[in-house]
Amino acid sequence: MNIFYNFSEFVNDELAALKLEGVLPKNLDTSNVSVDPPRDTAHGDIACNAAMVLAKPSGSKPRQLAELLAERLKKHPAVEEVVVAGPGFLNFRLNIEFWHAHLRTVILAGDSYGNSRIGKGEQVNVEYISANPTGPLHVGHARGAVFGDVLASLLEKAGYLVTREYYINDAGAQVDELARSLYWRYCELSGKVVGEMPGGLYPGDYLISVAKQLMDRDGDCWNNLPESEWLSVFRGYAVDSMMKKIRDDLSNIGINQSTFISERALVESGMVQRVVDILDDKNLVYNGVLEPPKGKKTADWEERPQTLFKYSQFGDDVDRPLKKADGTWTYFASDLAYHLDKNKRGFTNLINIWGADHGGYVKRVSAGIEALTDGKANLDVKLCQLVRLLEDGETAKMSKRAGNFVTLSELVNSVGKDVVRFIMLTRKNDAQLDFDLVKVLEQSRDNPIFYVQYAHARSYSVIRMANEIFPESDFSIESLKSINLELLKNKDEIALIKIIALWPRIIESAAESHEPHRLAFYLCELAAAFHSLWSKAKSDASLRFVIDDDLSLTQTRIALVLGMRTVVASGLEVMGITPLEELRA
RNA sequence: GCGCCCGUAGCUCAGCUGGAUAGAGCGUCGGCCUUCUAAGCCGAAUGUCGCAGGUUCAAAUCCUGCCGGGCGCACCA
Repeated sequence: MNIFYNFSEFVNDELAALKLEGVLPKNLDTSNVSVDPPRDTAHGDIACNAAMVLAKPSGSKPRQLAELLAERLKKHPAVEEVVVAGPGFLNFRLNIEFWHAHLRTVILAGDSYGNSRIGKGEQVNVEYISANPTGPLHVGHARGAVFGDVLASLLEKAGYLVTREYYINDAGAQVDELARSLYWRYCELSGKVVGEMPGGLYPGDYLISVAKQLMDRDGDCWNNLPESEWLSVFRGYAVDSMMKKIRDDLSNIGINQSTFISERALVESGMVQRVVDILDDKNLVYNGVLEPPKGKKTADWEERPQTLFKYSQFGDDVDRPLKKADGTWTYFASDLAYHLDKNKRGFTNLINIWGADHGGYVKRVSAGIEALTDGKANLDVKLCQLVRLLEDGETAKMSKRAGNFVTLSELVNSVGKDVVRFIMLTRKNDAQLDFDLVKVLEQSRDNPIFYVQYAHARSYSVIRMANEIFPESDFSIESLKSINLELLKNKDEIALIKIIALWPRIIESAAESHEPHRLAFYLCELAAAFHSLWSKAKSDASLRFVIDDDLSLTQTRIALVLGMRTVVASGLEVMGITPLEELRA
């Protein structure tokens, strides 16, 4: 359904024919030939660079070759004209029948319009959020959460088989601190401790209710026992409780990952040891002493021999430790095990969503994966920049009861899941994002989620209107599938079809580049074209969608409205947002 | 000191993996409501794409070097 792909095939067929005829060299490389929408719509509907790319290797001049190609390409039944422009562009203008036919395919396809097969059913593992289970999710997690989830849906629409995964960091020192924090709350309940929680522990009051539940279950039997007795019990209980809370919060924003992998389980299964053995076999592990880190004051630095990974063989100047001073594995070591585990589960396409503060870690993990899989697995790490919470332009001061951060659930309760999901994609992942709690709820042009939803709702209002004017008639999707579209002649109407026709290409390019924000930008563009068309009828009543005394014209135009709505709904669906049929309360 | 990301209109940002005269929103200025919801639309002005080289038919886009901003840099995750 990607029309540019169809024309690309056509161009390539013609080039192949010219080779057979001896007009072009038999071994001419045509892989650089592209068929794209031109930047400026005045240049036509489709632009092809073939003449410019092929002129030199085929020993001809660009414009000359372009003229030759133009003659051949004119014969396509959908092509109105082909003109040679600029340095040798081939600009195609497609005939109106083509656009009518395309609109019909949109209406016939419905939700499936834009589905692509570029993924060829390949498996992709998208790992996102993976927040430490030491507390509730906060705003900082929201962006990566939405980004990963929409990217996953996008890849599914593009024909990939996607697994949505969460890695639970339940093995390090942090979860031990969590266990001690819970134990402190537990002792607090029994009156054994009072006052401020000691430093280093997690002070948020979210552990109080967890302690109560544990007290209800076990009574006070853990009091006065040494840490070695209770630590693993409290740790397990705390992690389970936090993960349940995290999953509930995610569910409230429409995220339901299918796979949760425990770091502790990986370590206990011996996977980490096996990974280090594999690296050792490849002669990439040794025992050595690192230089002190530069650029940062490290008062507690001490020289000590460590088990190191020869990261320097993969382009950096420093090797990285696999074991901590206390003999346990570093995060890096278990992370390598985790990624090898992904690979062993059959994934070669790996995507990780991380916060930008982990940027320095990307190359290390990529290098590890390369070493472990002999370059057979590919990892793409997408870094999400910070979100700045604002309240009408000022730094937000929402409640911070759960610690010193705004939680995800507070954010979702405040503005709603759909708003959070859309706004998080209104910037490219590596650009900082301002999230204004007031402005995202405004009903104005400035607010993209509103603007897009308004286009969707407006399509319903048009059809309601049509039903009032023509009570005897049927404006259902079924009846419009076979409607005659020839009455769509207006330039702006055809322009809207052309924007609708970009959708499959947007899906494919966004999926291939792992950039879901393109959906949000495209939907704004589509909405703008629709609102513009609507508003033109203000000054020219003949452009209205509903024409009082012309049923067939009304039906035709409503088919166009339906095509627009189909794509908006489809886009919002990929973004995990419920399209609204009415905006009025 | 090293690595990664960013630098595009007054502001906030896109720019379709190398295409044509670099776009959008906000803001500014000028139009448009007896409304298929003006919750909006139309038009105008605004640029050394950080700087300097290089690659080629073609560079905001790729390469190199600077300048400026952010993040990270044993053992935490």
